[in-house]
Amino acid sequence: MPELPEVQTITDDLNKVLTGKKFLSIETEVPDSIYPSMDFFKYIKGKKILSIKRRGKYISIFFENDFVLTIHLRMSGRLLISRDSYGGINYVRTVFKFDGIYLNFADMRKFGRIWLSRSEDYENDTGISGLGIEPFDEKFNFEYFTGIIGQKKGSVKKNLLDQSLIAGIGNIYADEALFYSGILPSREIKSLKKNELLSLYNGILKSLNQGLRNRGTSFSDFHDTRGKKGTNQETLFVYGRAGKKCLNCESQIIKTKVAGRGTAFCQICQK
DNA sequence: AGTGGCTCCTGAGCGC
DNA sequence: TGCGCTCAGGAGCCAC
Repeated sequence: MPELPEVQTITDDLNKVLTGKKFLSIETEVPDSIYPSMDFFKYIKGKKILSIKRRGKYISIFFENDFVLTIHLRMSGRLLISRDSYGGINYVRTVFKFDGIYLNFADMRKFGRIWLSRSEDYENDTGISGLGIEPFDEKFNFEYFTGIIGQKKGSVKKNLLDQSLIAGIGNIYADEALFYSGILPSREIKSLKKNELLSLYNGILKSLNQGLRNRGTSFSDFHDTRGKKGTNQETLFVYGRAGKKCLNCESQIIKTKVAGRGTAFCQICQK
């Protein structure tokens, strides 16, 4: 599932191929996934793309006339570039046609969402305005981290997944960050000592950085804009490794549910 | 205000 | 071989 490293990888790719392109048309088989409506896209017809940015797990495409096209891939969304329509891609739900290039939104589960807004509205329209800090924002130091998370209720995992606290962490990187920091996902956040909070802070950045370096984690769903898989799945310690041996201590990786999400951890390495 | 649970959706994997 | 069940899950929504 696309989280910060996957969405950043896609955003970087899109910047290279789409910047300066003119929007021509849109086609979709899931009009309900498009806000406010397909009709709204007449406002960007013939308009050029200035830039593309990621915020949390959202991708926003900025047009020259102050319109913003925002896409959230949710669970199974992919954005694939092709030179001709459809290009043999499975589960294409929406196609954006630009001059000389197609942007295909493939999405098996149809959870993905697309918004077109005026620039003054797009953060509220999409939910971006409710996002917490970016993990790679320079303000996100250890003090900031303890300030937003230290007094929260509930499990550590639940709070890591809360997009209104820190934006961009999903199930994979939460589980990996918790392994790196040696903390059980179900631990009450208030029970964490200062040194554990520091380990967690470092674990978050370490897992996300590793994902970025490897161009994302690909199990079945994630591919970059050329359809190529990331390689981060080869570096994971717990996510997707239930029943296998811990790479650190060789005990069996446990799978449970925490905060309603499938959660993998090592009962020896994580306390 | 905060929280837990449900919902959207489809395919993979499994047991029988 | 094939059917039916369960699971996967980001985020919005609702009831409490």
